[in-house]
Amino acid sequence: MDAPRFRIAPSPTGFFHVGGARTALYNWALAKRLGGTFVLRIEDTDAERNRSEWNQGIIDALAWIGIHADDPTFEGPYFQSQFADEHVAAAHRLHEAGKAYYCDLTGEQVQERAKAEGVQGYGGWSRNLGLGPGPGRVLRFRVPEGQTVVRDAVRGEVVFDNATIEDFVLLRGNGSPMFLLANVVDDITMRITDVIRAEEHLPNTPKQQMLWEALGVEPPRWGHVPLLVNEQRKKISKRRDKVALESYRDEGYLADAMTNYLMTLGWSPGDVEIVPWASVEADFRLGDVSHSPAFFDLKKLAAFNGEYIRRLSVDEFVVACEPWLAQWRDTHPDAVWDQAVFVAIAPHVQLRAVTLSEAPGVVDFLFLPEPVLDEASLSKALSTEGAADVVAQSIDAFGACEWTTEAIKSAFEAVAERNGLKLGKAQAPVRVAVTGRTVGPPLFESLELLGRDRTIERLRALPAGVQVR
RNA sequence: GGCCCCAUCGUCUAGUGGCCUAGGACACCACCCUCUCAAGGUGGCGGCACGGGUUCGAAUCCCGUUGGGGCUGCCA
Repeated sequence: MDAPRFRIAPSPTGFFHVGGARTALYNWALAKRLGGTFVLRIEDTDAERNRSEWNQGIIDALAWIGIHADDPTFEGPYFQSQFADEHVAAAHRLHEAGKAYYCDLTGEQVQERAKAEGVQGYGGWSRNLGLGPGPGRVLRFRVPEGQTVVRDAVRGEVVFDNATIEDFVLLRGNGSPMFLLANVVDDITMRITDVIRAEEHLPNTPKQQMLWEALGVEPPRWGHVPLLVNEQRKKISKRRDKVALESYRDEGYLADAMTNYLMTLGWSPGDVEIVPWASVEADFRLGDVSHSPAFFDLKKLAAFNGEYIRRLSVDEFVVACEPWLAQWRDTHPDAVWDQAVFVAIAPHVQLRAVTLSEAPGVVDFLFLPEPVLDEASLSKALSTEGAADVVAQSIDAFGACEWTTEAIKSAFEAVAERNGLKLGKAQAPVRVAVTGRTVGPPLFESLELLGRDRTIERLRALPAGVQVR
């Protein structure tokens, strides 16, 4: 048997859809394991939108999830409009063979007539008129009698009664090819053997299969994978849902976490769901894919991402954070960056991060001349019993102790005890004064990194701006 | 409306006639740990849509009902 050829056929929408990403991953895993080919064909009959510069985003997005254009398994990208002549030629062959016919009814006329005769859609009125081509005339496919059986690798056999399928349009009145035809002709031209795509295409599959057969080619193996839906259980859409793969990349989701999560939507890797791509590639089977729609759950994605972040080495984590740190530096010219300080605090950030983009926001106080004080948490932390005393005494204690995490901690423990407070309670006002927030990385490590002078300076600066009881 | 698909905890899933008193993960709750927040640990809550069959036995097979979704363009 020849090596299988898979394909994905995204349309150029300006971003790459997460649903498309999952389908791409399914195709990629199969192509890899089977030693086949993964073909990327960007589909729009509009030549303008088929320009490569419009679609670099798709290439980049695929590369992000591990599908690299320079991999030998990868072929393309192709652009549908490159093959426009072939689409038209195929349509003409169908006409010559009597498998398609011209129709001079406009869309409006079809609607009127259907209404008048009480039928659904196009009634095949021009079927036997023997019309030739002409301006405004569309070429329609002559749907044969009988049944069309789609053999689907995910769902088994799906039977369609051809009587329920109307004679669909192949060529528009202006002679340009319709998507359905272009799609089939391209698949044939590119010798595609396996069409794995989302379930929304299942109802159109019998039409395509009939086209393959009419064109004298054996149809491909089909596989329709379940839809990705939102909390309303509707197909995720650009309008209402965050569907751009790029937006997740930009927010600091790890590609490995994203690919792993996407694969689990409709498929289960086995006992553990956090698995390396190599095992996905080895284990993924279309026959194991679920039949029902899957909810794209941000919370679970976040959990996957946190897990993947924690599995990074500290060095890897630091490198991974860099784009967001660089962006933060650019927007905070008054900050004095110290890479060694970030590296030192990084393990604590890593343990807490859900996405990489959060990193700057939790370490900013170490590099800014002054912490960004949140008024609400400030007044809350300082209004507690003994807060003012704790702050005042800390200034003295910190001025006298050795400047290591351990020494700072013991010095502060003494202050807390003197005020009859638990450490957790006592640290709150100091934390807010120094970091600007009530939550963040461990306090004493942070203070050590900040330095004695700046710590004391921030504690002293406190009472001036706020009401301290 | 017509055609098609689907139906296990809130969510993603395991389950392919007896291993099911239905397993795991996320979320949620509680407790432990703890300098905040996390992370980690332990435990808990929670499901086979319904009704008929078939069978010694059904989450698993069949039929129906209900519910959800998709498709139904001279869009892609």
